[in-house]
Amino acid sequence: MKEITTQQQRVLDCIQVYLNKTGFPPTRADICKELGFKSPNSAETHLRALEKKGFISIESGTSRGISIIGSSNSSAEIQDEYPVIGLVAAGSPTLATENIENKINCPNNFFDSQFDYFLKVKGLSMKDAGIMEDDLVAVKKTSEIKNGDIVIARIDDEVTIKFFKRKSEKVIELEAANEDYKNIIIDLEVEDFAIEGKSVGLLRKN
Amino acid sequence: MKEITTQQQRVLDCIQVYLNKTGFPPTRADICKELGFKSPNSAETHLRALEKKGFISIESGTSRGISIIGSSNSSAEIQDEYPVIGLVAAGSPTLATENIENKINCPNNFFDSQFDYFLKVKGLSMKDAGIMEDDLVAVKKTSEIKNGDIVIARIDDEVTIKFFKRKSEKVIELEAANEDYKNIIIDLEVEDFAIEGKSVGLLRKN
DNA sequence: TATTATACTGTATATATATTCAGTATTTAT
DNA sequence: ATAAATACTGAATATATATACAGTATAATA
Repeated sequence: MKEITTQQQRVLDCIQVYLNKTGFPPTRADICKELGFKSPNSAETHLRALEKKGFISIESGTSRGISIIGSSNSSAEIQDEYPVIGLVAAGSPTLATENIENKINCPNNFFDSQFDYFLKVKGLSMKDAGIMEDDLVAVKKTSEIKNGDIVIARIDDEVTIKFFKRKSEKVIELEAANEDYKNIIIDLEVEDFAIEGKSVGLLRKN
Repeated sequence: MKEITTQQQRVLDCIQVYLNKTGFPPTRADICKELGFKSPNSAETHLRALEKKGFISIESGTSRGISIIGSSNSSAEIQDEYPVIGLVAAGSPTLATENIENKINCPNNFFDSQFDYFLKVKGLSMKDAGIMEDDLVAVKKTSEIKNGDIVIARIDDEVTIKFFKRKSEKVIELEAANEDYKNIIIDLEVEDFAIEGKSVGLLRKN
């Protein structure tokens, strides 16, 4: 990126401010009005200079066809809204509206893997894995689980978070990370058991 | 917000996609081309319906004067870039370029308090507080510290993260959250000590 | 010294674009 | 049963907008 002059910086800032204010880029005339130029060609030449230096791109023959290069909203990173799931009502699907405590905006590539919602942790059963009460675990809905993954599982109507360990074809152990809690052995032929997903990250506000 | 029809949703999505792709909103003709309409008035009526229902606003007499209401870039929430600080070189200021491992985009109101950078945690001295190796602690640069706060402190040239406890006017105790680590007693008259900031949140990727 | 980049004014114009009007048809409320 | 909303085509038009052309002036570069 080449160096920018003071006036060109003012024009660039003007575009950004206009975008924030209106949601769409300015015309040459808009820029003139904002910066006090008396000819649209003043804006035009600055825009061409900014384009040549790689700060913006201009779509030819297109009204307001200016886009700032390297600006956050340009393709690469997408901001999404993720629900925070608190206490899950017995019997209801996890993502049912009644279970959504609030919502959090964050980039969709925030964790190493895509995810679907945040689960607000109750209890200290995963304390030794660094998961504390009220922590928000980023949950990816999937059934691709490896031994040692931290899974969100549903046994009968209760949702729990534990380490996953397959003991045999039909037996799974859910391991707590806290000596005060005992592990849970699941016999798939007997119990009503389902994997909701697995943890791909964690968020704590304090 | 009133309910939206399938076609109106398609138009709304089309605007968002066009915005992400180009950086500016589509014209009526652009929408037609994208969704297969043969008359610009098809787009027009959908836009008017979306405006009436409060999903978008349309600047009259303005080319591409469409903005999506409640969209992330509209003032309220600001996306920022935060540096991740890894190993801090002895003697260098924490935020020196050489210490920046990489950068993370996240909303600036992501944690309950504003913050300045992420610190990548080394060691397990705060294990019982749920802070594990390689966790990213959101650090707010401040000297307003209360007892019990998790602080990022610098003793001589070493950066450490501990619980803060003031013992007296001139003595501070830095308390680890792991019985294998011993607490640090600081005599302010003797030691070269500084508070870098405090933890306001935590981020873990796994 | 000549050249290029910067920084403007001022005028003109082809065209990109919003927007209105006239229809047709289907579905949904009252 | 009638009105209102939805979902379109097709054509026409005023104007919003990009963009070229003709100048002037200053500072930086080669």
